[in-house]
Amino acid sequence: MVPSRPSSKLYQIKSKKYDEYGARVTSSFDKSVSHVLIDPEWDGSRTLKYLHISAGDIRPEIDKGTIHFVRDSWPSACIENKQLIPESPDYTVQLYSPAPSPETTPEPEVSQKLVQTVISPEKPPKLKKRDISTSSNTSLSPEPDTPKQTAIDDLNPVEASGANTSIENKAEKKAQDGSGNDELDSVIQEAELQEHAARFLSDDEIEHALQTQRKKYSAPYSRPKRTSDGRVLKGNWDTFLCMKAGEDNIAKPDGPNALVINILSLMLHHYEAEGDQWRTLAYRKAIATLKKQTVPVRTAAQAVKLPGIGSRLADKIEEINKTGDLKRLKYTQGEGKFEVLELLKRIYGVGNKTANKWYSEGIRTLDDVRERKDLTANQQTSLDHYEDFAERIPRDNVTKHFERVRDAVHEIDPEIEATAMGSYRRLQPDCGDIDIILTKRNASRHDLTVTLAKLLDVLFEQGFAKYTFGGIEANSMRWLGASAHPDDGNKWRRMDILLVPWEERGAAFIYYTGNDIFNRSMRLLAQKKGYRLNEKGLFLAPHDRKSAGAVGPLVCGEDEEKIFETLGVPNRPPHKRIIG
DNA sequence: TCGCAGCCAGC
DNA sequence: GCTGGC
DNA sequence: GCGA
Ligand SMILES: O=c1ccn([C@H]2C[C@H](O)[C@@H](COP(=O)(O)OP(=O)(O)OP(=O)(O)O)O2)c(=O)[nH]1
Ligand SMILES: [Mg+2]
Repeated sequence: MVPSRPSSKLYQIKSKKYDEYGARVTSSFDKSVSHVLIDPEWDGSRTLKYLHISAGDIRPEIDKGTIHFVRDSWPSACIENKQLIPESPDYTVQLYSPAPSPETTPEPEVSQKLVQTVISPEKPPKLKKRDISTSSNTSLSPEPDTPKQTAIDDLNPVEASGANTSIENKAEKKAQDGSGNDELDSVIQEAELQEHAARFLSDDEIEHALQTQRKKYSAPYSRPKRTSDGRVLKGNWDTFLCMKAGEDNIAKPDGPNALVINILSLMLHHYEAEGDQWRTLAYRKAIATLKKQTVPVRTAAQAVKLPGIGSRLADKIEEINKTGDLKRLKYTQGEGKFEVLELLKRIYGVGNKTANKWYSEGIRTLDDVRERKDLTANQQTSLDHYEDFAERIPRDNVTKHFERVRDAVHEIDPEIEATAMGSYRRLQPDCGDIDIILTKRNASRHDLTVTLAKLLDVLFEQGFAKYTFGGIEANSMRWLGASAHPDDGNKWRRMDILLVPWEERGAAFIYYTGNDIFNRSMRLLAQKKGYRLNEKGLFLAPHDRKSAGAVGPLVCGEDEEKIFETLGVPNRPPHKRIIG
């Protein structure tokens, strides 16, 4: 397994599973190895370095194809499909880049000669420079260039809800229950245990090597011209999603590109489950672009012109239009897996990792989950009210919840300003949850937290507030919980209350209005222009960049309009900020 | 070749 | 650091 | 996977 991180819980689970299927996970790399299972974030080149493949002795085996380099999702996919999946771009990892792309130069002796033996094209995923690990992070979504919308044309004072999106990273795999053993055995069985980890580089060594290389080979890439305070004045900002007005979304039932969208969505699901966050991101962007089209995109030539669609996706689009299908899809996940994952991920506290892990352990239904004894309190609660939480809330019912909170807080302090945010502010017809901002002129953060604590006391007392998911009541500036309103059938709904210092309300409103994709686009734009945008304000980018906390001087925090203006983004009404 | 939003919480 | 969430 |  590459990388080999025996200390990681995920690693332990995976290797145990492989073991159950008759494979042996080794801690060293030599001729006895039959398969190398590679993390989705790693590419072939990095894998070779990691394995110290310059040791010429195993080269012949690689050449002969007796050692297979595959994605770590391959074993579970084989089991799912109840067959050995042959070399396929979905699972085979290219060790060297094909001619056109030199890749990071391999060691002297391992060079491009082996390239041609590789079958086809899944280009290796990129790795981020600092992060290496076997697993990765959180959730993401698409970004700039491809908007789309959902239209809601009506204007009402307050309301609406929308959709949200989230993406994740990798996943684990393996098999679930019995079936499929023999097949897998037959391939994997020969892998042998070797004893100790001789050949692995430490992360630091790898990183060092990569850096050295980058220095040597990376192109000079011209940094954008900056003013003395670091801002960037020139660039093509029009390609950012947040720049485009939200027109009405045409991709409703089945737009002109429905088939392509559906099939690319399957690819997206595949990569999402596999944990390839950046490909997932790219697919999302491309799909969002396609959804906006009013006419069919038939040829690759047409497609490449669209933002977020490059040559590879363009070819796929053409193939789909010609054949009605995509070869690449043949060996992707088994039927029904995604539905199960979606089911599980609706449980609060269950993300891609956990869902995949459970799936691999045979979990298929909520009842299966209920039998588990390792659920966190949040998971248990959201499971207990699964149906309620899964349902979107009609906006009028959101109004009920909101007014209840607003009125209660006004009993405590009439000067508090309460606003319903999120999809409600975007005027969507239904909402996933109730998002509320509480702010007050001249109030300190402490004042606000005190008020929130009192508010929650009252709401729990009344039986309106039901549960706290997070946001410690103590002095947190946020509360994530559940509420139930009689006019909403007493269904349990998720509620998110944000306390906002008066001076930060402009940035907070932008953040909390969303949608998430709009935010990411706008934050990316800010970054490209030399700023950093977060929920507290627009700042000049910190000189030392990176580091979460560090920010430069505040440019603006309290004025939503000024932030838009500074960034050169049209300040659209909330319902025009629905992207993707 | 490199980044892809930027934070926060719990473990 | 990993995972999950907004 | 895309774009700079
Ligand atoms: O990853 C995220 C998630 C959310 N947000 C912001 C935008 C979003 O509009 C707001 C509220 O989050 P929520 O998850 O409630 O999304 P929503 O837009 O309100 O949609 P939904 O109807 O699903 O609640 O927080 C982000 O910036 N990034
Ligand atoms: Mg919401």
